[in-house]
Amino acid sequence: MEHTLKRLATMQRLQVAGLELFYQNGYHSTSVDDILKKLDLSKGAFYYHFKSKEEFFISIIQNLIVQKVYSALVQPIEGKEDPFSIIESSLDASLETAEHNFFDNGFALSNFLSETKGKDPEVNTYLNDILKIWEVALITSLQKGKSDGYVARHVDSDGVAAYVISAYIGIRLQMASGNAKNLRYKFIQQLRTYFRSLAPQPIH
Amino acid sequence: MEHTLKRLATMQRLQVAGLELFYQNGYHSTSVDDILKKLDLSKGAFYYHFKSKEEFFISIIQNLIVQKVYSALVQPIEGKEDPFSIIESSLDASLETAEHNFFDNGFALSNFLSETKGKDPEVNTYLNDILKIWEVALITSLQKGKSDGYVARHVDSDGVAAYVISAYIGIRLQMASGNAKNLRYKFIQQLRTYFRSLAPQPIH
DNA sequence: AATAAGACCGACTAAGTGGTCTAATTAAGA
DNA sequence: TCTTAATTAGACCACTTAGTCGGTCTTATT
Repeated sequence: MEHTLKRLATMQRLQVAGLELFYQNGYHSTSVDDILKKLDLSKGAFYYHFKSKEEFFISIIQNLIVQKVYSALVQPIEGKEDPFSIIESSLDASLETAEHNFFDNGFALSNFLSETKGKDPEVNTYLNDILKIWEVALITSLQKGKSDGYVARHVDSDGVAAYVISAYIGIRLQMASGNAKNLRYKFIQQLRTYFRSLAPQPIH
Repeated sequence: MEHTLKRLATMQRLQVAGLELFYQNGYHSTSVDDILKKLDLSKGAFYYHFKSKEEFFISIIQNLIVQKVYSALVQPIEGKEDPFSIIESSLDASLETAEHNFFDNGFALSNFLSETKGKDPEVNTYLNDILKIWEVALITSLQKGKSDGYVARHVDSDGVAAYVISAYIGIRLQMASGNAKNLRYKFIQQLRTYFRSLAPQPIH
């Protein structure tokens, strides 16, 4: 019982440290030893809890990344009305933590996606699943918004979702290379313009 | 004289093969030996022409990637009128080659940007410079569009450029993970909607 | 044909890599 | 306290990596 607790604690420490290093230096450029050195642990400890580096990475994706994306991008929009303003504020909040917390891991997702593209198809699948979850939440929200009169009927919800996701991935990637604050401001401004054009137009 | 020609030919072969493999498998996951095996060349040849793997990569960026971005995304919009339609068609054309030519290398840029983010800051700088070139071209085109009556006066050209770049980076990154055709269609549709809202509104 | 420089070969090194294994340590239950 | 199992240490293995270096081949010049 207590054993189990200790086990989980150690696993968690490894995962958190692993995510941080993977995010900073990339999955392939981070060695298992790098992670262990950071925590003053040994090879034995690592391979006692995880059976390979890849399985370890997948466990990080499923435990930490899923949760971060869900709590930052999915949950805030679920069931809410007025999709455009709620999506906008969830993205803005997410970008804000990214802006201030340099190693925030908030959207390590896009980095990992590009890194595991050709190689590691299994890992890539898990990452894409997370994107899918977000996409579905966006589409659902937009569809509901049509019934509630917040979104124009002619709007292609799938298209809007794909576009929002693309733009967000792109901005996060650019923010990683500096001048985050400025980019965030521009991004939100343009997103707002774009959304405004998708709202039902007043009759005139 | 003839020597120089042979030298350049070999260097070019190495760079082309290198870009293809780097793009497919990532920079860090591609070994110099992988590239050499593909061309039936030896270590000696490689290090005779390039003094390190990193310098080799930079030469690829400056010779091949710059040129591709320039010819696909910068040149088509330079000096033209009607920025929105010309930008749209340049992006669509670029996505089309990406869609049909699986290893098109067209925008390896975004992959490399994310891979060299934390590590390889020097390489990252060169990549960002290319983005800057594109950004400037977009902004210039939009500004000119205002004078010519294609773009509404109140539009923030910087913001639009940043947003377009973000969306394009994001879509390219997603296209790398499959169903490219569908994504391309959605992307262009939404881009058009967005652009429409930035055009001068007819008086009514 | 002789020479010299340009271009290339490939064995080798040193520093990692993921992963295994045995032994030591720690903690739990009797 | 003694035993047993959970956990960690760290030496070790086979393999890969970027980069070196003395030697060989090719080509142009004389």
